[in-house]
Amino acid sequence: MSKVAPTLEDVARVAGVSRATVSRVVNGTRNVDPDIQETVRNAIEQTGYTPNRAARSLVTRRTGTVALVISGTSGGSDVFTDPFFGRVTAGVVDFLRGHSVHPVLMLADSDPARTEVVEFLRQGSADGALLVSTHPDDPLPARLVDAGVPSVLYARPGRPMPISYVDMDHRAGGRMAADHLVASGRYNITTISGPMDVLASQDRHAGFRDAMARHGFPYVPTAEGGFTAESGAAAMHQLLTECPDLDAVFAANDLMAQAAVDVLLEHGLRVPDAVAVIGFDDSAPALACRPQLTTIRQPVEKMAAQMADLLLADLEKPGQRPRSAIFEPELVIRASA
Amino acid sequence: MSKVAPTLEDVARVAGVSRATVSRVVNGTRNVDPDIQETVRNAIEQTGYTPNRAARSLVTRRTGTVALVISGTSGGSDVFTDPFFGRVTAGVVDFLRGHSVHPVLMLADSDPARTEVVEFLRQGSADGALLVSTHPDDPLPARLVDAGVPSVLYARPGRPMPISYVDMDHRAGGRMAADHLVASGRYNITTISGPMDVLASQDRHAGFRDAMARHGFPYVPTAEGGFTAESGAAAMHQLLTECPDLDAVFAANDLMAQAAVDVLLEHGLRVPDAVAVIGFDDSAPALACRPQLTTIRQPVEKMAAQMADLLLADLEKPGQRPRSAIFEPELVIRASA
DNA sequence: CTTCGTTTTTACAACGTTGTAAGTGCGCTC
DNA sequence: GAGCGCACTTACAACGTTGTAAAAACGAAG
Repeated sequence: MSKVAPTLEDVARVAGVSRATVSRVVNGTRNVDPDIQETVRNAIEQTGYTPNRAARSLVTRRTGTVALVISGTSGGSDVFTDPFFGRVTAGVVDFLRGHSVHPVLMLADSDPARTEVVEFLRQGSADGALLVSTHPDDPLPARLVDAGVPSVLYARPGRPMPISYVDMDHRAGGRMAADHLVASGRYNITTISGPMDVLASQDRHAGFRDAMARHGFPYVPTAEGGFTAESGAAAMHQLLTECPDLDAVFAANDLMAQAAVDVLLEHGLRVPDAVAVIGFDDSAPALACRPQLTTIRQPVEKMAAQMADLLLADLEKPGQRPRSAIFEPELVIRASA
Repeated sequence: MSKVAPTLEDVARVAGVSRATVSRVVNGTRNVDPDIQETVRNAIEQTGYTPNRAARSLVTRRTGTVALVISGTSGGSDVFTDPFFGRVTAGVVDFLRGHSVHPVLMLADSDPARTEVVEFLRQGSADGALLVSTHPDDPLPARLVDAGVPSVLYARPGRPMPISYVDMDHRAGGRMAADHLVASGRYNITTISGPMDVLASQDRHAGFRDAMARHGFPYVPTAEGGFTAESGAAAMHQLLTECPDLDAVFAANDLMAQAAVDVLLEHGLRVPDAVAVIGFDDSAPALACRPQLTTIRQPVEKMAAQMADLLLADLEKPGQRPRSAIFEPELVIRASA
């Protein structure tokens, strides 16, 4: 049972000055006599005063809070076991904490949930939105733009719209994988793609296939996965059936790559001796996997931080033109390829 | 550039009624003439009105937000790659979303950060706190209690204090592991404990050792780990040196168990043929590991949901006595033991 | 046709802050 | 010593909502 929170009024009474003076001391301290400042500070100390956030927000129209929205995922709440989202969260939290801004976590995996997100922001419960939207036909980005909510996307929007975003050159990543496999002398190269209704998957795949074609491999056996371990295992089985003499696999993320390795080993195929495997992302599973995965690094934490940075910049001076930041992937060579 | 948000006043003008009436329609709709209700609803629709959260909070003293605080971790922000925290987050988010309450994510890994958390809550930026505090000497729980902030802990507090919490019977979990290993005929049983300054680690270890003693094994070779893969690998190496003929390892979490398996395999020791390995938690790595881990399941998501439930109950009717909920572990038998 | 209850609506005072305009004191100039 | 800036402080009106007390509308009863 806490004592009622002290207010500016209370502090002012104790210090023997007016509310406005106390307010000026609490915020930017301009034009306040040093002696009085001292007195007021003591009074604040003594009363244990803390400014009330709601009252402050009401007049400043700022909350010091942004929404971190995971949108367009089908799967519900097991998103948080996916290392990707953990990394996004880490990057965002890490950046924001230096700016005394706090993220509110929201899942927008259904239409009512999306409406709730829009409402939340229109109510002014948060100053802006950081949106991790995987599916190009996700209506949320457009709805946020329409509502005039300052927002930044992770990954470019499905259709062009005036909104800032960070992204990576996924095609370049796919290309790197192809180059590396070809350079290491593989001939029967296959790939496990991500879900084809995700832009990043399309890009990784396109980059990979283009580079393969340039290397003289016009056709690449492909199985579509869903970015999960199970789907990766299933895809690997499928590839082994269709193409028993394969000697390399490029998987569109590490989770699937790891599952692929397991399936290969079960079939008595040694990695990388018999089959080279290359993953994507360079997240925890890449290191946990035996052999450790050669993979294409996506600097997720940096990108997430940049996303937060763009949003804060927009909040700082509103109405700027949308900005984008594209990051480069990096080939990380370990044991699997 | 969004048009200025419409206010109650605007809606009232359009509907030709007073603010208060509109307010009553928006909230609990008692004592409003159905015809007028209809008119007001249309006006709301037409103006695109959304209640302002700050103004509402100011008078109701509720924000519809709770803080989800990860406290006492040394490691900074790679917490989010630990499957445990992902599962906590998933459980919390999943429960809260059904109650239109949103979690604000906060890291309290330093003293200033802890102060910021307390300030945040005292400011009324959130209605209460969900605290995942691992170290028993973490000052945050006591500070929150002192500040009169409604809070619920994941894991019992280091020292008794009037605060609600959820926890698991970690001793029972340790016991189960011991029983299983002994029952399957192992003789040279060893263990990789969690960090000993964490209560859960102490309990798991104590339960394990007690049960071992009861089975006639008074001494169990032990190496202390830090719940990370690296520390697990190091601990496994240490055990192998001290005790080369070991035939079983109980690791205090799955991450370390997985690393232990890898080290064993590198040493040419087959799992479970030569050495049985049993983990703890039943999180993603347990399934990703080859062989899949036999482990002690901790129902993290359920516990996290319960934690949120307790907090919401306390917010609903404040001033109730603290409550606790203790969950039972479960032995999950897979391939590793 | 008045009077009384009931139901519905309205006006108004909070809630705790910020920002602005008006005030107070004080030292300076002429 | 009156007038004038300057530095600082104060009183007051927002901000958009909720809740309460007072007022209005409307039947029903006397």
